[in-house]
Amino acid sequence: MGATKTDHFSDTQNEMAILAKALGHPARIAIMEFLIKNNTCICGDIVNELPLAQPTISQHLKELKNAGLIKGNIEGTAICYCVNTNAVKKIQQFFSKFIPRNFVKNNCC
Amino acid sequence: MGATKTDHFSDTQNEMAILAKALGHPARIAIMEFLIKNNTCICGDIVNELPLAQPTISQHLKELKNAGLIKGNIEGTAICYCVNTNAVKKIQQFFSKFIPRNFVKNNCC
DNA sequence: TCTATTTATCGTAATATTGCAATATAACAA
DNA sequence: TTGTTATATTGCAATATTACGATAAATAGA
Repeated sequence: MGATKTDHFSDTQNEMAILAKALGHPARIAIMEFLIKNNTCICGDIVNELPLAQPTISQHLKELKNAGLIKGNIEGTAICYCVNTNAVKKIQQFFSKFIPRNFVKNNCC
Repeated sequence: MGATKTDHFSDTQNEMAILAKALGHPARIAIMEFLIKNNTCICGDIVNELPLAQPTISQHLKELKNAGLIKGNIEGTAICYCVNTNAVKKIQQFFSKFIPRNFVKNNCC
């Protein structure tokens, strides 16, 4: 117990849950916003921007990378992290279709 | 330590993180999909649909409700849970604007 | 080589999540 | 009132997350 029962759900459900979970922390939302805004992206910049210690941010970056939301490239001393636009598109598409156009609000709520 | 430092982030960042976190579990994605599909919605139906015990689903419903993604109404013996379309719209809007139209992929990744 | 600089990893404490059995609560029906 | 049904709550064990100090690793420059 304590571990998510991923094997009982569909691939899409699991995939979206992984992406949503990765974005389920304000720091990681902030990191994504920062990476998108300042199209270039080195970890140090983010450390100066956010109220968290460097190891904590490094950990958040790792989680975003594991979820596939960002990609990283070694650039000499620094690492260049970039947004994976495909993953963001997946989220956009999923939620744009989440509630069908012909959906009618139920009278019970 | 161990608690999220919400007070250092913007309202929008925290709000989106709460919504994303609530959707960061395949069971809760499945519950939302079920509620949308079968516009009517009683907890028991979901228990039959998902591979989880009744208390576990009750707990997931509570979390979705806390995040504002669903609303609940007492209906005699049963409870009627419905999707909060406004919350879903917030997610849709947030992610539709997440990457600006003029965004150019960086050459470093 | 030595020394900054930058990012990652380790170790650890505090807290949160996941899942379920057992039990409680609430409403209806007989 | 008693039984039945439906959902919630409690309590607990297993696991995951969050955060950071200390330290490691890797590169660049003197």
